[in-house]
Amino acid sequence: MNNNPLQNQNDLSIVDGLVQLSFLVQEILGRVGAEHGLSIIQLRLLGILRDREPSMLQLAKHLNLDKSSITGLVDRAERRGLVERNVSPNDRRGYNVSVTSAGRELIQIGSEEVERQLSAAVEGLSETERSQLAALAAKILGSSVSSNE
Amino acid sequence: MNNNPLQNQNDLSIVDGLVQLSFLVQEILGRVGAEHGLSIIQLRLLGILRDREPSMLQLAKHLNLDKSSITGLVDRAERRGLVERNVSPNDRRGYNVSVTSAGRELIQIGSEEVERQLSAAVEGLSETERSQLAALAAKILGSSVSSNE
DNA sequence: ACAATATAGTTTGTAAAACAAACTAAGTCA
DNA sequence: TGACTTAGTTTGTTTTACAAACTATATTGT
Repeated sequence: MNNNPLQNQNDLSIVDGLVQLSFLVQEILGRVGAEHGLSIIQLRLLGILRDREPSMLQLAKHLNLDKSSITGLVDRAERRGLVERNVSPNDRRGYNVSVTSAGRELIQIGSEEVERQLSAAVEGLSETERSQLAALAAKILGSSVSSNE
Repeated sequence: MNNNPLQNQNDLSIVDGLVQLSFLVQEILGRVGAEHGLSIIQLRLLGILRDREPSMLQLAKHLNLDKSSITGLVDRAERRGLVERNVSPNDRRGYNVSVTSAGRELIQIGSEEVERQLSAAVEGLSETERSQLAALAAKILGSSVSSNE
């Protein structure tokens, strides 16, 4: 992924940097998840349910998946006792999905672990650089309003 | 994924920033891949083969997958005419996997598209900020020598 | 040289993840 | 009420991933 003749390997283009960085982060997420038997998508599911009780359809939008994929995803998480389907009070067709206390515990432990491992990954940066990076990330994320609300 | 009482939503922690940024990048990679019928893992496979002809086992290490997963991955790419297995000259058990011209074309088009879309994602940053970001990414990637050589 | 061992890759069996199309049940609207 | 829409599931397929068992070839020690 380095095609730009103006840059050598040790001086990554911003595109290459972002791509490789994303793989590094995803690798950490995958590893932490795996320690608790969770895939990245299950991790994301729990992460979303931390502060929301979305319908299946809303989950599909959040995760950018087809609604038919959500059925299985929630099924498996429910089977493991991590989430629950609650019949929607207004619409008997729909469910609101919520995290159980077991699920909440798991995501708590998991995100602490992610926190540790990601902090370790950026420990080579100075405090200034870290907050610079956080600000830059926020700026990018803010402008590319992925709107998965 | 925001648990730190010292930060509000618009002022992401570095951990949250990195995680969300990684999902943004992966989403772009997934979308671009999908436009050409490629999954992220197939994209990575072609990306690796751009400047290498690794054995199946080396591919497994690069991609951090079990060797048995590589068989199917390469099978499917080979079926689509994107890569080839070449019997290793020194070891008749082994193969060196190489990208075909069709595969090379596809990865070329794909990475140009990734380039475009990622550039668009960072267009809110100034030139200075972009090179800062590239430098920070490189620094993180450099210290966490993932060693998948 | 050759038996024991190691290595490269595939096969087999299983499960998760994802999609699309068809379907069911419940809501809405004219 | 009948037509239509919406929420979610089912069905069937494909890809991805793993682990254990297996095959074929290399390597090593004696």
